[in-house]
Amino acid sequence: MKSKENIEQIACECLLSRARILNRVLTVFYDDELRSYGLKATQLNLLVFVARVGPVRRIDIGKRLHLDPSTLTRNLKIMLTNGWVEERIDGEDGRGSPLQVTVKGRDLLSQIVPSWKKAQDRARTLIGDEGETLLKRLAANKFGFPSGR
Amino acid sequence: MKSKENIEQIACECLLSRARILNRVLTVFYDDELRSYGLKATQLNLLVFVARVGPVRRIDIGKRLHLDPSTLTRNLKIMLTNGWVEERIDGEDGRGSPLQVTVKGRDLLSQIVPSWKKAQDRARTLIGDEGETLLKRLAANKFGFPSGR
DNA sequence: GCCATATAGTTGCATATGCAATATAATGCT
DNA sequence: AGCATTATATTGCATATGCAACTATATGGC
Repeated sequence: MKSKENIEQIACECLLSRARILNRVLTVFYDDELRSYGLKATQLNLLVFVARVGPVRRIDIGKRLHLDPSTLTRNLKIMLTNGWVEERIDGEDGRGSPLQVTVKGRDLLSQIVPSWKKAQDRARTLIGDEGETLLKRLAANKFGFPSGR
Repeated sequence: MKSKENIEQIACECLLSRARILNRVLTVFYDDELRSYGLKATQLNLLVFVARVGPVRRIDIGKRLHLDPSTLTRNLKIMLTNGWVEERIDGEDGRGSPLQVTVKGRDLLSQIVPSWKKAQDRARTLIGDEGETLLKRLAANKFGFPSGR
């Protein structure tokens, strides 16, 4: 049957299904470690980004992290409520103020470092040196991530 | 400042943030192609799996695809409503019937093949031969995916 | 200064995801 | 058979994600 062949091909080839599983598996590693601090892995990544390049507008975060503006509105609302980030008031553009990390947010980042390292180690073990190298190179070349060395 | 160093380290090293972006970017490729058929990339992966190994219980889908049972309950509900999968009635276990693909679901799979291929090409171009090889090997070795050759 | 257009952000809607608690059914032990 | 334990599935709650439509502001041309 043609049908069976198609299914086999997608099952054996589809890159997205593999990327999505990898994503889910890795997310569990980081979420497990971060749970006691009350932040999710997604929020950590956002917090790190804002802390590093802020003050930064939602639109620019979205461009770099490939996130929809509406997603950012909602994700950042939680982080604003938690006091990890704040809006910079002196914005000249009335269409929204840039975000920056708060002292509380920066403190939290300092605290979670050991937990992040544990999760990072689990991730590294799973994907191997080769996987790590490739993922970093991909992110650096295609997504404008810092290369780290 | 110690704080700045921590932030730099996470930004430059974190594997999860990179995996998540890759996931988002790839998902757009497939969603764009599949939109006109009314199914999301996630649903395609699930449909392919059920078509290939069904009849299969939710719990076993979850183990293979690393999805929470509750996620599957909900995702499959949509696909049941759309008539792409159905519950096998003769189940001996009263705690839920195994899922299997319907004729409608199989037809849909046949139709979307060209679209899937376009998305797959975009994905392959983005991650390169090396990326493809690695992702497939990882999925085969760690997640029990078919190796495809 | 005024209007058309472009840009930034938000809201409504829908799906995706996981944890904790719960419901329900199967299984094992006695 | 009766009960404790285990296994499967679902529901409540919360976050994550993107599209389409909308709001509000900024900008450029006149």
